[in-house]
Amino acid sequence: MSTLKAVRGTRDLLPPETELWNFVEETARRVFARYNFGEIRTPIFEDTGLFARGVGEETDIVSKEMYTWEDRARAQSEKSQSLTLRPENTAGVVRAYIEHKLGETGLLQKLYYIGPQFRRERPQKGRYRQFYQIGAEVIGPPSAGSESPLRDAEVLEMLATLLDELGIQGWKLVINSVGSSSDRPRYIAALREALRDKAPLMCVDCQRRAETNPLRVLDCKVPEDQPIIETLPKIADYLDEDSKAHFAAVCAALDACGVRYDVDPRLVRGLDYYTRTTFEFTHGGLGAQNALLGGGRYDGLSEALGGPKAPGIGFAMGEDRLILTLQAQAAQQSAPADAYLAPLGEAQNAAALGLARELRRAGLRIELGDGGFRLKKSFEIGNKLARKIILLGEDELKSGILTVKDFASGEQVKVAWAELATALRSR
RNA sequence: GCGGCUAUAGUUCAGCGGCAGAACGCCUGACUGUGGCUCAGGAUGUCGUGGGUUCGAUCCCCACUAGCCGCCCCA
Repeated sequence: MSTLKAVRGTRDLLPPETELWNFVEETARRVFARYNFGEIRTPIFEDTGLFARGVGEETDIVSKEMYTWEDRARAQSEKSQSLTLRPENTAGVVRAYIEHKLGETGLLQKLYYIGPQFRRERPQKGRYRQFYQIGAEVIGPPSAGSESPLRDAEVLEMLATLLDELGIQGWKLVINSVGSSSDRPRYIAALREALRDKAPLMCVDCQRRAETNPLRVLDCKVPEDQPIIETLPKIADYLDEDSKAHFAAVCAALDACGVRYDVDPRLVRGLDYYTRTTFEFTHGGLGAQNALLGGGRYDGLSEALGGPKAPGIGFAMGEDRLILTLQAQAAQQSAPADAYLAPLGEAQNAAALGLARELRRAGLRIELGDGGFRLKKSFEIGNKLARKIILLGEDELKSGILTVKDFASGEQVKVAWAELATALRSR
């Protein structure tokens, strides 16, 4: 087979679907702007070390899902460098924060990004190797208030607004606290301890998780395991006073602004850098891939990357899945053009292009036909693509009076050339 | 990375070890300056790729590739 195809896990986005993508991205930009976020665009590839240190060496993302290659040295003096297509964008944003010394502004940095990310996973519906994320980060020095639970609540409230404005119905917000960077290891140790006795009674996956990633045991969906999971230590009991107060304040702020949520003590996130608040917005109807977006606080990430203390909170939204959800909710239809301009006879083609130019410059969406088409064909195509059809034949060209027919009503009128744009605008 | 299901026309899908099918869509005409409705006619194609079994394979077998579902993991 010699025909070329998009490589596995990648795909082309075509009209009219791309209209939906633009709608989602425009809506996100509009909402983010109201919260005074600015856009950041980081490179699509970075030094491999950034992800190893930022995301976590032992995570699946880093250990087996990255597109990594050795960028060859081109000169004796140049060293080769391991590069990686970004599997997520938070590490890149924090790298940029450090590199440009944004902390020195003393202000909170509120940055959003929209763009492709890459993970070498088994493709599935809503899960691709090149996928798109919309995300944002609030990060800054502690003096700027970056640790405040108000920031957590504000981000969550913004997301609730965004999903509403996107028209997503029936989303759910689940939140939890995984504690500070010292709480977490203490809790994991306690969990391992408890699992030494309990794990053998559980499903095979849990027996494995107990060894490799004990937090994931909490996520197990096997019904028989649920009673056992209930008996395991709860993260809430291992939070220090600061973390407890922080989480309570986040909840209180959400209550105050009327954003509904569920606390799920079993919500744990996979990436190493998360501390304290973690959250997920889910939606039914996505099958096992039910998370629309997820995120959390990462108070130690900047320092882990060699930067200054810069606590932050952020999220990443899976745009592919969001689009799926929107498509399931409403059949999309592409907006028709304002008019289909049909030259009658090839002799009228040149004049038609001139007229189309005028109308387009007046802001109208015009589909230009071809004088080589039979009139019947022009009508058929016009009816598919536009609200109205404009006939430009020999007579019209001579008289300057054009024929315009409305497809919906069937009404046909004569319109002077100069008044055409106005006539088309009023429907 | 693992397991399962699937792959036939532009699309959605039937089908059968012996000439490749339907619906929708598309093209042509009835209707040389009027669409939708109707009618008549037409073309749809490497039956995913490669190999094997067979007189003969789109069909059976194997491998590969891709999609989907689940797992792992995660947005």
